Amino acid sequence: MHPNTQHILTLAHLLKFGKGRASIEITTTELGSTINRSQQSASKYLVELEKAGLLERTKAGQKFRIIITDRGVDEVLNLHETLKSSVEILERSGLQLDGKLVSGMGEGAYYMSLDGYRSQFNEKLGYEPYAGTLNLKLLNQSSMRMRSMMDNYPSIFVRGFADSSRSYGWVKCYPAILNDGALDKAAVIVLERTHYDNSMLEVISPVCIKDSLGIKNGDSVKVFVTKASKAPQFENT
Amino acid sequence: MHPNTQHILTLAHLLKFGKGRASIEITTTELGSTINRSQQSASKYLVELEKAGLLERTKAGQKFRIIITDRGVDEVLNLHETLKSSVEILERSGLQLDGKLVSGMGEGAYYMSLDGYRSQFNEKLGYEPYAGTLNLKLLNQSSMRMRSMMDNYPSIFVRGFADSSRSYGWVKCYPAILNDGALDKAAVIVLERTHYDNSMLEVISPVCIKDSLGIKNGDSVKVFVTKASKAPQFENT
DNA sequence: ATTACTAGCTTCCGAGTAC
DNA sequence: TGTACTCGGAAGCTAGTAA
Repeated sequence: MHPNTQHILTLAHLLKFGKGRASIEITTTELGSTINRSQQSASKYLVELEKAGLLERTKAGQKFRIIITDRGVDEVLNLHETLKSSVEILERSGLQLDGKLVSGMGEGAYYMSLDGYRSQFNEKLGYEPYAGTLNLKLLNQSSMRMRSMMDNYPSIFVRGFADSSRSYGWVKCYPAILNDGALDKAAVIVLERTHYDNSMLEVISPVCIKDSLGIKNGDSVKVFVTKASKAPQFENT
Repeated sequence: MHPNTQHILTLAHLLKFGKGRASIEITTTELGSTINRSQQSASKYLVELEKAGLLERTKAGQKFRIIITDRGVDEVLNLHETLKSSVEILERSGLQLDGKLVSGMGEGAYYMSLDGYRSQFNEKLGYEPYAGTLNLKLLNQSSMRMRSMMDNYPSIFVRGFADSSRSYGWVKCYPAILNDGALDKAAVIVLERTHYDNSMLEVISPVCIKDSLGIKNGDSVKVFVTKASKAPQFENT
């Protein structure tokens, strides 16, 4: 009997449930509901996984204590690798996000006007942003996931700075085109000092985006984040 | 008809095959062999995926041209997320590698003796390495995968430096224990200037590891890489 | 050459139930 | 409570083959 993808996925769920590969305690009923199957099917899976040498079980009273073997771990890593490479291909071809125009706080405009930022924008993006940012509310789950993927995406890094009264955080810029090329000089910005909200997106451009695209509050905007051509400013560790 | 895991995996393979979500050209025979199914099953999958709205097809002569929809992409990302969180749990509990002692080149000993490195080891690891490194040949696929995972693992970063004649690259250190705690003060090191070989591992320790463990060439050694307590030296971008 | 239908066999699934 | 067997129906797979 050969384990199939469902079996490996079950192993993955077991890992998550037991927070590791050792001493997982779970009833077949619980397992069944986490993998969306009946108690009977869960039981069968465990028997088959054990036969295939992907996990070991020892009786602990009425229940079982499960340990996932090296080979079991390997199967999970294998499956993950397959999906990872697919996701990397998606990332490589750019991220697409759909958002709805909402009225901004007006903060953005103030920050963008500071000399400490303006000079860096000029140098690194090749333009000075229009004094005002576009605020988008992301429309679907896919867009929010793309937003999360941006964190591990190459960006153009604008350093923070300080004046006599206070300091200002960094800004990461992700070059983007809007509405299928209707506006091709724009950038999604992520500010260090913004409370984390995965459902919002802030966009800058050398022109007034609203006027340029002819849009008003509530209209939807398509954002395509392209791969930043500049190398990252810092190394990973 | 509800798509199951095999369907989503098929989408993942399509993404990889077409190097993106757009304009994938693949015959059902090719698809069948990449997903280890018959031509007929591959055909059925495509029909079902189209019905489920996860991809679209347009006739291009005799073949089809496939485009994966937003919903299709989302399903792949979803499945990836599940496995990613499992793999992260594995990482969190430490990486275990099995290797066989092989005779080193003797290079390691020379580098470790350089003052530019020694002072940093002292400061960051809390000890000076013994003048000689342990070279291990990894024994199985699982270990090599763990080796790959180390690249995204927190490390203690030892900067490179230059003297009058040449420059020396950085060294990443991953605290580790050997043979289930028989030696608990050790570190796997990864050198910037080593040609990339995923099947080898280099280990340092304040004592002579060979003597301390009582091992000789060909003996196997178990390495458990623990989570580095120090924060990374640089930020990501 | 393609895709995809049908037939028939095999696996999977869950309700009932034994232990 | 637990686990896991049997068994009937549903779904999956492939060879053959039509288009």
